[in-house]
Amino acid sequence: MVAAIAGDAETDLTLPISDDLDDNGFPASPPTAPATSSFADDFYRSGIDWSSLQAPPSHRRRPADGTTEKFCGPLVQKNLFQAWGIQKPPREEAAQGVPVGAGASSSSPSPSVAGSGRKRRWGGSDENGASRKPVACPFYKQIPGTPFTVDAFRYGAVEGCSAYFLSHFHYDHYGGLTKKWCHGPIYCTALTARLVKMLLSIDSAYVCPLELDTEYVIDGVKVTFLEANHCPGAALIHFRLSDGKTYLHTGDFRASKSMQLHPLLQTGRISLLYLDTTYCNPKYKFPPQEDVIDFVVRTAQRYLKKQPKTLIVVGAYSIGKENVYLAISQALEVPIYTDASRRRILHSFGWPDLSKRISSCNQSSPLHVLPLASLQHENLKKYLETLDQRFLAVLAFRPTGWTFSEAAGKELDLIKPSSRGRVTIYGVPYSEHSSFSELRDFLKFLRPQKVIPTVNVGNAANRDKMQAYFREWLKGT
DNA sequence: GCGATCAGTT
DNA sequence: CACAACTGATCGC
Repeated sequence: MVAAIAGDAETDLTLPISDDLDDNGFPASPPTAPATSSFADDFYRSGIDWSSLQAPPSHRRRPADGTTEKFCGPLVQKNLFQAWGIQKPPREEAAQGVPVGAGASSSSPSPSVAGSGRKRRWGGSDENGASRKPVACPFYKQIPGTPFTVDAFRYGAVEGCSAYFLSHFHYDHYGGLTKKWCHGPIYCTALTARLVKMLLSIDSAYVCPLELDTEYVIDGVKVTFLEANHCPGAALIHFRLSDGKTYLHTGDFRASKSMQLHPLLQTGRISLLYLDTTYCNPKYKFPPQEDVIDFVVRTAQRYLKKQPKTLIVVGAYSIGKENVYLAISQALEVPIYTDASRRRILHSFGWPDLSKRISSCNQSSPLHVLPLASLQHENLKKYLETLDQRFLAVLAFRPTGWTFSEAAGKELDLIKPSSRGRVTIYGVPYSEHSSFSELRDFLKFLRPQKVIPTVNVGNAANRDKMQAYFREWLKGT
């Protein structure tokens, strides 16, 4: 049924219901039938040529062995664009060493192509006995018609990539970045840039911070970061190519009405949308963040009234969810205690309203921020004991993206905490990704010509399902 | 020791 | 149980 929505009626059988995807998530065997327009087929077809989609800039250095450019063939973009049904290919390669508009060009090192002699070829092509096959950069992390990748640091030097974008500082996006990084400039927001330097020890010469809502020209492409409403420093990335095509990469984001007001999303048409599809399933419903924050604050106040010596704990990953504990801090007029490493991170944001509330004394504040993983009954009980009678009970909140109970998505007051002795833990549906309906509203507003999901793409059935939703939402476009 | 990859955790 | 986002163990060099 999914395939039918996806396009031509006769395509169903030709779908490689591929359980055997290759390293890139492409079906491993070629389709046996003529062209179709199913999403899985699109994946397959684009997988054929994507590696050579962008000829590397001519000035790129090559290994000294004089190897000829293996992938500088014709502009395969052409095939690609046709495969995706996006009109015509750009007339010519726009990838030249145009300096960054912000004047950061001088500090941008030119990428040093993997010349270490290590094999780093495209995953599928394993010449003789490649026991260790390197994983190729999946096509959905590469931006066609540009020498750009987004959140692609775990693939070594990506062929043809001269600028690596990092949408935000979460592990599953920066993974692969180490202090040995030498493959090219990393473009990200200033806040993310600080974290990259501070926590990953990346050579500053490679880190290129860009301001939000400011247009830069990078390798001939106009690039603008927009607020993503995800975690601190997270950006949507808007690309405007010289041929007029505009692409939007959402990184991770939570779509909202106010996001729709951005001038870059109000005018023109997005040809390609790289979409954070984390919760692209109708089972994912959750309230606005403000409602959840309101609930958390009210609950904290209620517990404190009953037991003034209650310790409020909020769980968090490295970055994200700050507004939950900031709101408690403001409402209760108490500082925020957290350990030294998180304090360092939070201060690096450069947010005065947050910084001024951070305390390094665990006894002086009834509001503590702990790693999400540590919010377990046993753990919190022990934690309470270490605080030596200063507190007599723990009220903990774990802000999770997904909601198991239908109730929590609809009516916050129906949320039942888990209590053991003096420890109470609430799971609250505070999400920094879009809900299903938010994704739907965003797509109906944006009406992109093509959507590439970037999350949950590992399985073909899932991809087709998501594509079916997109078709439905964009019907009549 | 370092990084890449896998397994495990909430 | 789910999910994102880790965290730790193991392997190879």
